[in-house]
Amino acid sequence: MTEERRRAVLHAIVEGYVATHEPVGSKALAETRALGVSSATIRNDMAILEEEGLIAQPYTSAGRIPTDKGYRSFVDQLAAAALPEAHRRAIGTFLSDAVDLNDVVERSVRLLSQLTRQVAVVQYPSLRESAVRRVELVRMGAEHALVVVVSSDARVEQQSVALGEATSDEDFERAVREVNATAHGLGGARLEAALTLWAQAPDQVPWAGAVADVVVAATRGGTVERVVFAGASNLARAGSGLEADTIAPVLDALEEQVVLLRLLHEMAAEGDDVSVRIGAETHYEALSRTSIVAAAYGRDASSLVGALGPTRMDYPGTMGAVRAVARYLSKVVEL
Amino acid sequence: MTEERRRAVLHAIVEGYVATHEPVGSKALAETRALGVSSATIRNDMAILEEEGLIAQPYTSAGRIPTDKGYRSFVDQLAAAALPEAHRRAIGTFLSDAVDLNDVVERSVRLLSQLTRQVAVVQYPSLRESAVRRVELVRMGAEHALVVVVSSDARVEQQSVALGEATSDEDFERAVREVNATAHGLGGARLEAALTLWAQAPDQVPWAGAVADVVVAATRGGTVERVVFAGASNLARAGSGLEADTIAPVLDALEEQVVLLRLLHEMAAEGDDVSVRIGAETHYEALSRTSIVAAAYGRDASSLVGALGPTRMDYPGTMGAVRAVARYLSKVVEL
DNA sequence: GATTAGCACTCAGCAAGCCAGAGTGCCAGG
DNA sequence: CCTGGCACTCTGGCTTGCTGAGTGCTAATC
Repeated sequence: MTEERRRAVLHAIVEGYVATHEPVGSKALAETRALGVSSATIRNDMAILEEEGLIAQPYTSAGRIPTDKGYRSFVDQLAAAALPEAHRRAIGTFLSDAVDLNDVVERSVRLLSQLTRQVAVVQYPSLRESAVRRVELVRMGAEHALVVVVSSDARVEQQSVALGEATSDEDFERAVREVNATAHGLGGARLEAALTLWAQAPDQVPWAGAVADVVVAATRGGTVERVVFAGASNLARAGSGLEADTIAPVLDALEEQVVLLRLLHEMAAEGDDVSVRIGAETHYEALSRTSIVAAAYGRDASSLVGALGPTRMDYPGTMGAVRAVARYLSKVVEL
Repeated sequence: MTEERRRAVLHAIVEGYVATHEPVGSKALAETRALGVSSATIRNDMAILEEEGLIAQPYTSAGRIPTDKGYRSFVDQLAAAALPEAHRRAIGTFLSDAVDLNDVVERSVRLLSQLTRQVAVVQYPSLRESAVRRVELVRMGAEHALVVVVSSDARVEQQSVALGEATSDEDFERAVREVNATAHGLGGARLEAALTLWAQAPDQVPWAGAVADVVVAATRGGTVERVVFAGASNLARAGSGLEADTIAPVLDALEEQVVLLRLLHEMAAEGDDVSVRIGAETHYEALSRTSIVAAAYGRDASSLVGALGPTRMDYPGTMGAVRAVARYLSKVVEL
């Protein structure tokens, strides 16, 4: 079964390189790994693996390191790694006493970054369409008001609207009463219809339409387009294998969100349990030296958690941790 | 005025080192700077400056670089630098169409990081004690409820409380009605007294005390202990002058908040217009290679904006930008 | 046909040695 | 108090030579 041994060699190279961050040679492999063959045989295998583009030499007569394609092959063949019991417990205790959605997300991202020793990212969970519970309008200065919408699934959204011309206190109070009477308990198309009607009523305040828009938007479902991250220092920590000038673009991508969001969308579309992008597979220059491991969670598995680190990362461990956190998040978020 | 020239020499050394990131020698100084004296004289001055601990040689017979103390002396003698007109305009346009408090803070921190090319930090503004406008309770699962408090100054706070034993829908609705009736329009000590009374009423739901606490906390004034940052990639960008292993601890400090908050508190206490901590003056190991420039803003100047970067930073420029953003923020937040 | 042993070859990394240039400290004279 | 001059020091860059790890190939062996 020479084919099978070649896989084993690739496997060993990946693990060796991940562990030491140094090119691994045939001799060392023959000695430390119980492959049962001599270094010469391994050299032959290596030559073939190199032809297939799975490994490469950083320079002539150095050991081999895996290419992106090599990692890919390794990952595809990977059986899920069991999560250490200690980690499993940590997830439970760490997340169980979260106080609201923000808190859950915040804790998750911290936890995941600690478990994986990578940068963790969590996309805000998607939201069910909900009904209006209460609308508050609060004056801010002469020309603006803040619209606060509390919806039935305990979300709170706020946004300011311009009042345009001066509005009397009576009109203002009347608008608050009316919009609550109109919207209370409604959601979706019926809410929209009712509010449109209300806004068009004769003698209505001129900013009623703007308020209606905010209320409708606040109860709409869908994914909030936002990710939070934690553990950025893991990128810079010694032995991350990333040079100082590679990490700046990565930090930019994390802060800018948009690149990251697009990538997460793509990965979500793949629909695997845990999905992995390796190096250039991310299709973003800034991330071409990093890999990202992500798993979906929540209603319809529509949001993502992930870990991002150097291509030379511990894939089995990271995938295990990401999967576990995703599962836990699903439980918490779906109730 | 030999004393005065020595100041000028220090000044020149700081500027030279900031610009080139290389030790600056007496000859180069005599040639490029119009100091009107020869390099030998400058050498004598340098010897004295070195004795005073203001400059140092990285190794024998290299040029000099400023010490923390040298930067300090430089900064203390600094006249405020005028802010480029383009920047001034940018602040106006960039911040003017912010939509709510979060948005203001978010935009400010981005803007400041761009202006200074450093990591910008903004502490959330302090809040006036406010009155209750509306309290909402939303059931979440069987055992928890979310308390949402909208206060008169348009703040919205939310927190979940445990219900303990099962509560009937009637009791729940009654509690909502009562708490609103009790708390509406009240703030401070009177609010606290009223709610305490309400929570202790006979036949009251067991979680009334918890709700009361949340409501009181939500309207209390004071500074929200939270900072946001942006521009972390500036730390890693080429030429920042920070090594890869110095930046990891800095990123940690930024994410952990607590170190940063303590430092900002200390700086706020100094009460200067713009306050600067240089290198070891931060008293934190993690930040010993960085400086932080901060200015207070908002009511009672109780919150801070700042920029954090390598000790070798452009102090005049950074101080100008920080001051300008702080002023603008004050305007926006105080209305 | 697959595996192994042996051998010649390549090349990074390190140490040593050398040189040039920048910078210094000090001294004597203006 | 300033300046010119001089001897001295040290880094950084360059070359050179060596060692050891690792390779590819071929011929012999299972």
